[in-house]
Amino acid sequence: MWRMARPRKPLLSRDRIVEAAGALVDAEGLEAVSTRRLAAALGVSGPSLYNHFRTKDEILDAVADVVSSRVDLSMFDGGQDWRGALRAWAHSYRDALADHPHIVPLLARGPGRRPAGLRVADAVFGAMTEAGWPAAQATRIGALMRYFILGSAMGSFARGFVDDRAAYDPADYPHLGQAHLLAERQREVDEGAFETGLEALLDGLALQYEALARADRDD
Amino acid sequence: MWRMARPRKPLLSRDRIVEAAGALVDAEGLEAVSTRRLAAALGVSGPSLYNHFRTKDEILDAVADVVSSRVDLSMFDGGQDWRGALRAWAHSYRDALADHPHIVPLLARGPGRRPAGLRVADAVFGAMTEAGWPAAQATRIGALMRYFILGSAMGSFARGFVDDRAAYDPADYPHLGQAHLLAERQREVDEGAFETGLEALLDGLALQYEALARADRDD
DNA sequence: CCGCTTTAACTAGCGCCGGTAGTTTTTCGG
DNA sequence: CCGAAAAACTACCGGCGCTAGTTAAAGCGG
Repeated sequence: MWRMARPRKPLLSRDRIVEAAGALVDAEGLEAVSTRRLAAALGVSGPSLYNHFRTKDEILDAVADVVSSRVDLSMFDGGQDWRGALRAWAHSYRDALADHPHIVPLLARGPGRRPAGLRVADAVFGAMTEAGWPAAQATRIGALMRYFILGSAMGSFARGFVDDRAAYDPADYPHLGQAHLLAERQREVDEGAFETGLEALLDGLALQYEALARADRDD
Repeated sequence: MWRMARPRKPLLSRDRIVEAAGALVDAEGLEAVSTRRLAAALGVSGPSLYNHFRTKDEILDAVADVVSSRVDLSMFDGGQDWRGALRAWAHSYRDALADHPHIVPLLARGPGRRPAGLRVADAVFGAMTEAGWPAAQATRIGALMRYFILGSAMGSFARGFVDDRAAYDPADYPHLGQAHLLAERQREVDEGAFETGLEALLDGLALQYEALARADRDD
């Protein structure tokens, strides 16, 4: 064995790195990803990654964008009413995030220059204006739906409680008698809250839409 | 000068550490907080912090709990209808987070054992059941409001866009022609989206509440 | 097909990180 | 009044993101 220099066939590629990083994030969480560990998983020495990405953050950004690219946008292609499209999109978005929960904090920083993230924003805005919403409201709808979806993906409500009866003394928290049970029923609680919230949002927006239509007609 | 040992008056206390950590987080962000920098700000050597907290995470948890403790809960004390109380609480919560945006990702991990976070969950759940919501729905309301508020505090929609016309090629994103303007109007956009979303949520929940009341009456 | 530039791997190492061990001196409880 | 606990310290560990500099293969213009 002698000194390793440039190999005949490249050992790494941006895609291979992003894929391995995504697997590592899914398996062990964001904090578990270090350049050395990632490089080891790829059978390579740490600094080699920097021939393909400028920083570790760029790698994680690329991982986040892959998740964004998994969000289905076909419901905005036309035909479907805005409400149904929004509902279907929200579900698709949430499902994509639920598959990779550890990456959500990164997505929450905004689309920035990540192309898939931007494509999502573009599609929602386009569909809402198409459906008759004024531009300002279309922007708000895109934003508020994102708030709700990201919030539900990141801040799992039930996961935030500890499965330990002693943690919730009824003297301190008179209404949390059953809170320790939440830990067991995470998914059920979070999905129920998501559904309830989503339908409430859509109902509320529909009221606003009708009010807008009335105002238009009365002009 | 000789060796420094235990001082006559303690240099540190949990409160002083939490206060300094909070100031550092607000001024420079979560990543800027290291035990060494925090200790330096307190005029002390790094490991001294570990006489008062077991880990750095415990310090940051305490900072997060201070923010939670700033959330006004008085609107749940009684008298106010559930909708108005929920609205006032949401505003108070969001304002508290907006004052300390860098700590939000930590809050998103849930109340855990942080007492102030638990007090919030307890108050909301109690007020909703008091107002007549069934326990399951009260839980969901607490969760979904939290989703929306945390999402809006963390994932500032407008901040996610870059103030750079060239970043949003109309060929790639046909509807994002004005997107670079969002960066300038951050606060306006985010506050508008929050208001619109909050009212939509409350309207939607009110519809559900009426349906519940009708079902009860018809029993 | 030569020769130059670029590329993609490497090793060495810098400064910082969270945290531990062990020392010293002071405070405080019995 | 003495022994234990507390609160500061110094020294250090392994790991981190990343840079510098080296080497050899790849790719390309003439």
